[in-house]
Amino acid sequence: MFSLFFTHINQKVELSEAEQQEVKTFFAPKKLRKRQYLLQEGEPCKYLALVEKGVLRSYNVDSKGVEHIIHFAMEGWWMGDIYSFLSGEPSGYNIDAIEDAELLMITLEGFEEMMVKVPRMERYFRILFQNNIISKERRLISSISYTAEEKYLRLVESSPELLQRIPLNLVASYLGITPETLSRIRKKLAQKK
Amino acid sequence: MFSLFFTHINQKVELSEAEQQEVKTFFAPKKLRKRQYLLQEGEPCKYLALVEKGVLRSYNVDSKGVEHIIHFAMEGWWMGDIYSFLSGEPSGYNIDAIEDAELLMITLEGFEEMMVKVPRMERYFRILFQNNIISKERRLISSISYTAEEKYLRLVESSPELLQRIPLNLVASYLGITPETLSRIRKKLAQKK
DNA sequence: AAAATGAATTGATCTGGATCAAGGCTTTAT
DNA sequence: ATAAAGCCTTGATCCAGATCAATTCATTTT
Repeated sequence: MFSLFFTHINQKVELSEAEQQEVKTFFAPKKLRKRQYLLQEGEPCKYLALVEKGVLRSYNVDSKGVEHIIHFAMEGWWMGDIYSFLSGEPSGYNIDAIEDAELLMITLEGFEEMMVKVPRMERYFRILFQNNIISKERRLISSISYTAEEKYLRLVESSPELLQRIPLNLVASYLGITPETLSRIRKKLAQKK
Repeated sequence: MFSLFFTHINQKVELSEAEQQEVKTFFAPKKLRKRQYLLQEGEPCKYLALVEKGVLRSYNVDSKGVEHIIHFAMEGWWMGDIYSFLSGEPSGYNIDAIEDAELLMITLEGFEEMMVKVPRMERYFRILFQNNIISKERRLISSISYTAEEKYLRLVESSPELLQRIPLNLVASYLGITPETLSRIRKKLAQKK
């Protein structure tokens, strides 16, 4: 169960066997069926989850009822609403499974205790958060500076794995464009080649 | 010089007098005149800077020559291109002063040494990065889900300080809209009242 | 196996915000 | 003090991408 978990963590920090045993105690496994919610808007986000298997998405729903995907998470990625998780405030997001999924989850109490008991995990999360900032910044620039076609091409470039596994209407939502526009862009690019 | 600095840090973690002395040794002060660059596109970002006084902005320039503001930093805020800072790769950003500014700067070597020597600073940055993720996520949602008017209203709500100090053409760039559109939005809102 | 639901495509039309252009007002530089 | 540059506003026009609508082809569900 924890094999992918530690593979992932050891890419950023090295944990001793004892530390790994300690860390394990903070996490609980959970399975999610496709379409099942992990979090619904209005609830506080009680867990951060690492995806061991499957794909999740988080999204919000705007005043017109349109869904906007904030984030995907596949194997080795974390999922959760950090703001709600840390503050305890109700989340504005929904999180659900796009494919059947297996997760390892930690609560805020567990998270904070782990930071103190295993300082290497504090380092792990500092580094994880650094990388998260970098990728959010990229996406923001994409969203502000580029045309729909450029946004799509940047995604193809940066995350080809996603395009293999995720339906195009969800990719469109993630890019902040409509499925129709994405379809037309792909058609145009296919013809060009 | 370090008064604002420690006020800011002590809001997130508490440092002993000895730790404060230690931390000070990693930072160098720097003054910037209005319009002066801290970083130009193509250079690696050698420093993270905490703003003691004044206002900075970071921005990129798209293929049509249009500037897009990524981030503002006023007193107590950090500025830098984290990606370039950590990786050593050339930055795609420019950073300059909107007002005369005073900074405290740290290099990557200093940063990493400080993380080891003063573990409370590792905690400080983990928390800082957490908060940064939250605000970037908000901005991303704004950018993807909202109309120009809604984006402006959310900024008025969340960062009124910025609107007091920053010219409207730069605010427009930060919001990802044109100065003309912002001007029309403000006119409309003023009439409504 | 039939029916229902969901994903993707294509066409026709519409619109929010961009672009282009010009004028006034306020800093900054000489 | 005068010129130049930057900032903000207002008007006229344009366009990338949204919206609306219909069809086809999976994939579930019953």
